[in-house]
Amino acid sequence: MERFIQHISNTLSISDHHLEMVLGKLVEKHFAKKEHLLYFENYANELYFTLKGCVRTYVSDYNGVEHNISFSIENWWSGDLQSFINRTPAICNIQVLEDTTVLAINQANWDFLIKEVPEFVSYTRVLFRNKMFSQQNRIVQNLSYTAEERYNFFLDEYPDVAQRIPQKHIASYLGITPEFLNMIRSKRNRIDSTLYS
Amino acid sequence: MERFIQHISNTLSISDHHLEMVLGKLVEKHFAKKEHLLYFENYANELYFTLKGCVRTYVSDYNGVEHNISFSIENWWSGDLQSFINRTPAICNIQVLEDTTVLAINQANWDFLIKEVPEFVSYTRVLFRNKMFSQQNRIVQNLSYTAEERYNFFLDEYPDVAQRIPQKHIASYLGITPEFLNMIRSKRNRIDSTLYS
DNA sequence: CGGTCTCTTGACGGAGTTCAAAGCTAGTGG
DNA sequence: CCACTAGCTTTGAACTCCGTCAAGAGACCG
Repeated sequence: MERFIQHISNTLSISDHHLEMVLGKLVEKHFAKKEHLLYFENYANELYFTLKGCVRTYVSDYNGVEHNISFSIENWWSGDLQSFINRTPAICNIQVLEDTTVLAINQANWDFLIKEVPEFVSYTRVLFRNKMFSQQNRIVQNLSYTAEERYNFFLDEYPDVAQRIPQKHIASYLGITPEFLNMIRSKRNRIDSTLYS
Repeated sequence: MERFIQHISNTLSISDHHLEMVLGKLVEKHFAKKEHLLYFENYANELYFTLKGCVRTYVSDYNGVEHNISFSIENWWSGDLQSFINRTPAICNIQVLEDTTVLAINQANWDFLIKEVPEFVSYTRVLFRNKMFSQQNRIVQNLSYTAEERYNFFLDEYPDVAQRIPQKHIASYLGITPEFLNMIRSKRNRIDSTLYS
């Protein structure tokens, strides 16, 4: 909880009273490694702020192949926004990759905060905006760069994520197979080691 | 102008007085085919609502290859949001593919409307949200489907765009070369014609 | 008409996939 | 605390999808 207070205070200034209102609507929940927070075609009733642990959001294609859309570690939100906001069946699955603690907010509480707490409106506007920008950047990257370049960008941008999740999930996020990611990595290692010889 | 009134009224209900305020901040502008509305690294001072014509937003990669991010025909907004909102140099180029009429709004007017017209806040929230959703869907599609499938989706989703822009721009949007898109198309045609024989 | 831009076609090359097998690692139960 | 298993990583060969290059054919301007 302390972590979330820190986080929202860093984003914008909020009155103590309003902060209390927000905190009152968040519920701490625990999930064991591999548990699902949401399954495809269910309704997303909650969004989640990660306090400790790691969450992945993914879709399954018509061949049953999973594609990771995003990861959220500490201080990041996750959830199927499209389902949550439009009240439509989820297109995403959401799963925990480690034992994880989140703050959950349900739709009723969300709507309440949007109505009653102007800072919450600003806060979510910033969140959505940043999400939109990062999504556009990802689209551009997918169009402009090779898998190897995208992998390097990923390591630069999310070093703390890259260190704690299995390679196969990174591959899936990048849109390549684990085997090919491995080829990229072993090529990097060969080059790296020649730097020391 | 009539077209924009229609459009915003379809999205939400807005008081006549507030609608007048919005309209008063929009400036009609004309661009000849191939003209640029924005160049990379300039500052995006305006966003554009297309009244008539067709606008493409694209980036150039480090090899000078252009990648189309989006097209906007009648009733769609275009502009480099990231540059416009954060006051940072543009990462996109924006160009007109036909003789085009737009409604332009600059930053001062935008800020004014956000402050003074609550319906405008709601309107832009819906716009951004939908943009976010469509971007996420595009990311998912790029991860999950082959070029051929993506082309079929594009034809289904944007038939009116597909009909009026050059093939090479569609190829660029899909992340493939014009040559390969042509291969897909000629394969379709071969199959289509066998249906009649 | 002449020139530029776009579309088409084909041969070749490279990036990334598939499949299969083996080696690792980590969790689990006894 | 060890043994076992399941899942992850590594490797390699064959293959596919898609890119590159080059050259010709239309199509759209002035």
